[in-house]
Amino acid sequence: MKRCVWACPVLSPVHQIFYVILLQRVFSCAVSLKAMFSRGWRFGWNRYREVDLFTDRHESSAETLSQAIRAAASEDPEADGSVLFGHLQGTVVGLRYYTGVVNPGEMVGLVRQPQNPYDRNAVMVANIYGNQVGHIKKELAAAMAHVMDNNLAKVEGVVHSGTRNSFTMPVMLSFWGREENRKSVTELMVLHKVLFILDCQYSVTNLFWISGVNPKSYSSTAGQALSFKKGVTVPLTAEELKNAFDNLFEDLMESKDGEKGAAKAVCTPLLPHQKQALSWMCARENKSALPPFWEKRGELYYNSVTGFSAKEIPERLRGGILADDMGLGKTLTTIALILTNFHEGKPLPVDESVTCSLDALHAEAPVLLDDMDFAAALSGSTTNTTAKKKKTAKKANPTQSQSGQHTCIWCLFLFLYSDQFEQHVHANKKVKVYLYYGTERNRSQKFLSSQDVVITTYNVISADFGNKSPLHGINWLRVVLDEGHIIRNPNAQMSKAVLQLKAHRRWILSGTPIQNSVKDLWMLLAFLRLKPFDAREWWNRVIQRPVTQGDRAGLKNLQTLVKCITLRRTKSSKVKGRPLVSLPEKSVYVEQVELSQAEREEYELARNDGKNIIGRYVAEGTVLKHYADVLVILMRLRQHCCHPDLLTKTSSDLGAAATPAELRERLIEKLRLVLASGSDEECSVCLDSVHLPVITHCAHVYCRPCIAQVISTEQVPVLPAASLQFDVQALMGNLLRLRSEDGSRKCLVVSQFTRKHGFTFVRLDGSLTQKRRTQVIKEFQSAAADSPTVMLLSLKAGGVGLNLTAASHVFLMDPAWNPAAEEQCIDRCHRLGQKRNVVVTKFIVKDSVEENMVKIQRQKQDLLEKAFGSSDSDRSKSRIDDIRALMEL
DNA sequence: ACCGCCGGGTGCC
DNA sequence: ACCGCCGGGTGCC
Repeated sequence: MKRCVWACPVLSPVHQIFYVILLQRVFSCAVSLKAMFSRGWRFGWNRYREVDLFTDRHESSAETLSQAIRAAASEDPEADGSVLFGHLQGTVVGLRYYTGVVNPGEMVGLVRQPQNPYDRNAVMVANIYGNQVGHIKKELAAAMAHVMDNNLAKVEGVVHSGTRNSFTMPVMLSFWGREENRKSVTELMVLHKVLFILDCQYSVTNLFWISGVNPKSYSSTAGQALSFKKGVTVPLTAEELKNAFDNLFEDLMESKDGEKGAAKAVCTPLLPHQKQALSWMCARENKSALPPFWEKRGELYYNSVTGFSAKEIPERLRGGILADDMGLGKTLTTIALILTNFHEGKPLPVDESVTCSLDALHAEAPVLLDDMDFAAALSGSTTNTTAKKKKTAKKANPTQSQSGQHTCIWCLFLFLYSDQFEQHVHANKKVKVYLYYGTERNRSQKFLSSQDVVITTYNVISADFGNKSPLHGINWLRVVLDEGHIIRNPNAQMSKAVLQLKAHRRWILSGTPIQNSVKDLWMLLAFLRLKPFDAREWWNRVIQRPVTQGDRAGLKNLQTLVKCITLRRTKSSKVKGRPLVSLPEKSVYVEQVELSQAEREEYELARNDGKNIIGRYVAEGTVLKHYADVLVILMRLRQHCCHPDLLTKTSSDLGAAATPAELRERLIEKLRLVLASGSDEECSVCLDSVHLPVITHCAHVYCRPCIAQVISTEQVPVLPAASLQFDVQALMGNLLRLRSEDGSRKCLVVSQFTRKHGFTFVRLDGSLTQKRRTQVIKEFQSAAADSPTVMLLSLKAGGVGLNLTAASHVFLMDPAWNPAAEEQCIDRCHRLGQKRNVVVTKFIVKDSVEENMVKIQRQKQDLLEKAFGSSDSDRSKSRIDDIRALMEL
């Protein structure tokens, strides 16, 4: 069983060159990794020389190492598609030099230390908190370094025994990676003379035998860290997984906290479910319940998922996710929270005598533990020792703590919410609300700290970040992310910026916390700082990969996690047998539009052409290869449906009245908006997030390589070369009829492409600046007689937190691929505050591509495969099927 | 580490 | 003895 001991092989020149290139690449794309190396140098292997027993571990090395782990793990975005190659038992050495402790059954992290002066192959072992435990023995490290540096596999460790040893301990390592790398990893292991238990030969018994653990004592929690699939548990079927996922955010109506009335300053009466939410939110901020998966075992706090345990109480999670359906009043509830739960469960002092009451509060405030926490948080310290806490509390200078205390930041996409403050808060209560936006925004930290509420947008946070951001210099009492799913892409600048905000309490408001897959949840947990999942590695290991691979324990953990931190009610939920809200009725009509004889002939001609071409691709199995061509055909057909004129037009929507310079300006602005809005934008050629984005004159964004290919194969101006024009007969007929029936009735006209026509209207799409948007919304919502009665709304712009209850009739001009986006649009006006019955009209050109799109939409509602990050081949398949159905092939 | 490894001291039985 | 053996010093990477 013993491994032969081999001297560390000298790297050949080829290896060295490769190595350097690799490092350069890593450095150039991930500054954080650079930081990891330099910090690692300071805190890692040399730390024992400068160890300071009085240094607070949570502030120095631990934080740095977990950051390092996070940085390293974020390099690998595809953890869930990986397969298990095999296991081996390795040795952790050097335990006596480090403070990190592990317990039996605990998972450990493995981090490469390429700059280690003693061995460039060094692999560090760290526990969940990021405290270093030791190193992997060098012979094995040599083999692992090769695997890890070339990204051939991810290596994960679990420690079963020997955790009390002073010098070394065994660790079970599992190797996970993409199937195509299995061979090289296995060969490498053989080459390094490391005993590798291949997954195919693997059986539970021999693993236990090798790791020296009695299978009976092997707890299920630890077992799941190795994700035993064979012989122990039956993985979930795709169907079960889908159902589980569907229900992940259902049934989260925790009512055990009862109801709580809002502070007097809130003038809008809360509905019962809003009182429930307020009570739940207050409890989450004030009560000191252990975070999910932690339990007290004797003197220790034990984390049942990772096996970690510690003497110190784990950090509380003050906040969570309020995931109520659209239109249930998340905003009002949050305003109520801000005013009701300031400090020690007392309301925010907002009378005319603001300063007086604040001073009074300070003078009499007893120094309780919670105050210490509070003060510590305000001064940016996250210490865990009482001694330190006291110190901080005293040190905090009065002006700073006073000004910082009742400040709260609110990241919103729209300014609408300042109106909501006016609307929901008694006029005689002076809540200081500041809109941090626009070029003349007041960037003084002192000023911002003196506000009760600061409202800003994700774009502003993102723009400020790294540029002496005053927002990042303030210790907020509370940060609330509205439409929090916007920051689901961890690579987006604004997500990174938001993560860095310092706050005592953190909330996410989102009607759709998961948009595409389990992955979306990670960013939310990272924002909430839910340990240890805020580090990508642990999230991947404990939740994401197990769940995507159908592991029952993993799913259960995910459910527990979500349940612990989320409150969600839907419009159909009931409180004490009664529906949460009674909205006016909503009815949806599909209006079929006939093409004229000539149009129909032309359309049929084009369709037959298209059908022939696509039919050939399907027969050849090259649909995806020709995806760009296929899209062109589909788009042309849709343009036929919209207006035949579109086919000959090459003009641009944005530039009709603009000079070339102005057009350019606008395009740049649009591109900037698209990029700043995170990963939302999908390139419609490759169907993936936009990579190397470019913008066309018609304001569509594609990946550069994709559009280049389309153009080179097509040679004509392609894709939606112009915007959609209304079918005048169909829409105008409706608009005129409505106006004659009831002049006060307002309409939304929703189209993917918006375009002017001779009707009094305002227009809202992605090209508007924030300020202009606010203005447009205000104009439209106004009840004044001369206010616009029609709003042109682009499908995408309609999906970001708008309140358009002034409208009660929605016209959907062209079916979208994404039914959820349509729903969201409709919900913008069918929500709390809507007084009239809502009528939705969808226009479909009879017997056309559009009609088929509607059919596919219906099917799609049942299909959640996307949500589970199904394999690329599945996705491709469903795309091909979609296209076949469209063309009736 | 109740090990392995190193290198100095040592040397019949 | 250019060995073996002994026992002390020592110890991650």
